[in-house]
Amino acid sequence: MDKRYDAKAAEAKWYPIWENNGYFHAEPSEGGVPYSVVIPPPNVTGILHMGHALNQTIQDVLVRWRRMSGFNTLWLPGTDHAGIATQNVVEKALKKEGKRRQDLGREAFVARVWEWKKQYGGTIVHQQRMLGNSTDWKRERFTFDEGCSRAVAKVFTQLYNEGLIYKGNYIVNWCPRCGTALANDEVEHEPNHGHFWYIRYPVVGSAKGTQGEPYKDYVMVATTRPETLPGDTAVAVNPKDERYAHLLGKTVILPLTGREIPVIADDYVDREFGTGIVKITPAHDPNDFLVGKRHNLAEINIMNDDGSMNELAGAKYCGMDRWKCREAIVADLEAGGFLDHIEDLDNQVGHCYRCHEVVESRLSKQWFVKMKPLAEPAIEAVKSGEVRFVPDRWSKIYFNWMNNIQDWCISRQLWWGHRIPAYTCSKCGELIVSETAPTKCPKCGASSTDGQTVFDQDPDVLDTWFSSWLWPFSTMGWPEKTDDLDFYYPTTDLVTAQDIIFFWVARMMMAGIHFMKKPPFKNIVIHGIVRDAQGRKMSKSLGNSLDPLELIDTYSADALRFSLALITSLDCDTKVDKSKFEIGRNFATKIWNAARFMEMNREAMPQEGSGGEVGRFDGQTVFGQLSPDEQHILYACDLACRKVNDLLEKYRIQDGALAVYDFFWTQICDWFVEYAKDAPDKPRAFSILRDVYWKALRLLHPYMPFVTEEVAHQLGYLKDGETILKAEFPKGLSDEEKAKLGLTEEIYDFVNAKREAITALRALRAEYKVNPAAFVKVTIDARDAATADRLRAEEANLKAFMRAEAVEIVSDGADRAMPGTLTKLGTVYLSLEGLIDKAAEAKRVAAELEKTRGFIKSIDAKLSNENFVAHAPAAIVEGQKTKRAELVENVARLEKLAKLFA
RNA sequence: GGGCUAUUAGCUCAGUUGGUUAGAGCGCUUCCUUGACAUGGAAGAGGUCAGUAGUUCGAAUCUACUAUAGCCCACCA
Repeated sequence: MDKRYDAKAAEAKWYPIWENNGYFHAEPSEGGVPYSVVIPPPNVTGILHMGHALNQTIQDVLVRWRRMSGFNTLWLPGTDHAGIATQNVVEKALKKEGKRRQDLGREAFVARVWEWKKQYGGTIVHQQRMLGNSTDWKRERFTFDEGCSRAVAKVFTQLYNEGLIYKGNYIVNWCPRCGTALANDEVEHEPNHGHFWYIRYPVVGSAKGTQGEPYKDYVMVATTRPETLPGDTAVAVNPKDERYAHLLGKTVILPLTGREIPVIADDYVDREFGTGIVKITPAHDPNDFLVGKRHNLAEINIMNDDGSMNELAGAKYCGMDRWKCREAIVADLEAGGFLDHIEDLDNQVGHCYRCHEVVESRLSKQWFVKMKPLAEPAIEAVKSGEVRFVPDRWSKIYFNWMNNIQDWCISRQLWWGHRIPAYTCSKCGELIVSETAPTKCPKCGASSTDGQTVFDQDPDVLDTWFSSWLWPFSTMGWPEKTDDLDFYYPTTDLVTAQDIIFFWVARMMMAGIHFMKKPPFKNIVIHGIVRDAQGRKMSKSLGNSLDPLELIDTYSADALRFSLALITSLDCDTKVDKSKFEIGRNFATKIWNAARFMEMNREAMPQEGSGGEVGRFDGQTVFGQLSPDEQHILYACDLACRKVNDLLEKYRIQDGALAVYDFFWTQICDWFVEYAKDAPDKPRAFSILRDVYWKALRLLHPYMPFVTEEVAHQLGYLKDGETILKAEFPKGLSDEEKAKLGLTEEIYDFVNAKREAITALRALRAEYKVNPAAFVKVTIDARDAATADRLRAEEANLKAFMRAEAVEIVSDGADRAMPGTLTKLGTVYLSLEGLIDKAAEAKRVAAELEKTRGFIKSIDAKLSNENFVAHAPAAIVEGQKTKRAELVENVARLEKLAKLFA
């Protein structure tokens, strides 16, 4: 084996082998227990970021673990066509050529986007391979591919026929830059330092004023959006507001237009806010729209698609950009004497989640999905426990949103996306919703084939999420009946970040239940967002993003995955900075070096046919009674296997990583490898080392797939053509196996206590500045003769670990004029032959005495408390008593020592 | 305005049904280049668990309030 682990070479080598040999491929026909996951499809325009890296590391850990555990495991990959995002990307490219999409025309533009997708759309799926994702690439899907498109058309048609899709003239959020409607949750509200303009609306019938004041009586209206003034069709006051009661029924003059508009009363108006008088612009404000509906007001849409003003805004403003128009209107109001004053105001302004343009509320004709009927069973599924959120607290947020759900605006004025399957008969005007283009009008009977009529398809496309919400079943072949759907639906786990619970998770729940009659997954695993070291969201504009590909280049994919797993917690966001990834890289190095150690000691391995009875390790049979250290490592290995399985079962990816890390590094490398170097029976020790190392490799594989595969082959655990991916994930040993090997908690504790003695001796060496290379004389005063005998059997081991020329083991409890440290196994003395710093030692002993006495005091307080004895469980009380006895014994020893050093 | 979450060592976080005098990694200090590994080894310092009041025999853990931070939802014109 090379001195250094070449991660790049290993990662480049293994991925294609895995993929090309179909190790990731899942087949329903192979039967067994299904475990399935669909990937949250990244945008086809996307490039891999830390969020993907975290999300997919979690999924791959779960998937590889399940696969190795014998489940028929499917992880289904794919990408999202990402309507607005993709269209924007291609439009930008066109702009560089000096063209707009309109110059190409719809068909050519869409063709161009497909062309773009073909050329660049594979970027992210190649980057996902760099991460090591074990996704079944043979099933890769795209939300806009033929099958998904068929599912979309079918779903739209069905919902329409069920009366759950309707078309209407409503206020929607409109992005002037993208030129499309947005759903409510696609609008991001951000704080804004703006102004509040106070405008006087003259009351009709009041007397003329002096110069510059055409009217004496005004109503004072405060607005943040003066440019919408030409669209006003009323001013409103609260019906209970006595200040303005006299105005009801009157009309006021809309400044700059001269139009008369009524003063109306509506509960919506807050008496306390502003002046208590609101201008009502039904076509440009969602609340005003509702007020307008209640009062039968006209709706005057004064804006064009691109955010410029139209002719209804008045000849002067027509064609002006909305911001220019704001300036112009404010100037004109001032010139006309209508502007009273301006105040600063902090409010919230909506921005497009895609391009960040300020969103306009605007009246337009759009398609909507009625959500309430779909939401109810989706709420029930989580309430009943059929579907579970991990961590559970997200269910509260889910309920909160689902209970207040609003209809979903699904039409988008884009060209890239699923065209709405709605057609209008040019002859009779009938609206026909149909999965495929109609040829005959169901109303007037006119046929398109003989030219009697033409069926015009709705120009709009559907919201991207309208295809994503079908992802768990459209990707498995729905609406066809398929084996995949039969076997893998519903999926087992859905793993995603918190930010798309509403966009995606909630809607998948609704679609799954409505169309498949079963929720699309059993567990919804929600993880946090990756943030920078200061806790800020990673973003391009802040320049604080870490590039996973760069990290893979520097530290390796295994390092990236392991470090992310180790530092991430499902309960909160993950803060990362570059240095964190050293953990994973260092760990890979450690694994490699431990492997090299075994490789270099190949001759120490038991030879074929050496035969034996006690235990079987990796097919090699060994002789003889296992030593305590050997039993300890086997016991620790068993604990680790159980722990990792248990933790992964609970989605505690981080704790699982820590458990493997600790077992590998502390138990195997720090202790057992050192033991093996001087083991009494080297073939047996190495045989055991080989066994636990192989188990550790498999425990680690879900986290670090590449280095584990590479090492497994280097060490000959696997032959060519085999893969660790399909190796069995270690479970715990059976009670029978444990009994046969003599693996007991007692022996485990004994070795831990022995290690404590070794550590204590090392501490003494460090404290007294003994040359690390020097061999010392050690005396251990065990508590009793039996323990002394036991320790004597460990003499060689103690000598090696303590770097001692002699280890004397006694149980006489005699005072020794040497520095000593108390451990569970008694007192460890280091012979310094006169070099003792009595004062320092006395101080140390005094400190320990004080600590121990304090401990005893706190236990006494408990034991003398009648309530404690009466209420606490017996085991706890007994434990306290045992502990106390030990402490008392220690105090006696310490007091003796203190006398010696006095 | 409503909801959720967090506050434990210098930093990032564990601490899952309340029960030894609170743990890990990184960082820091001291020592060590002995053939697996300096991307390493050994030892060590460092915390009155945000605050207050309660419940309890017993609280980092449960309750209330307070402070601070963050997130989500919501139409304050």
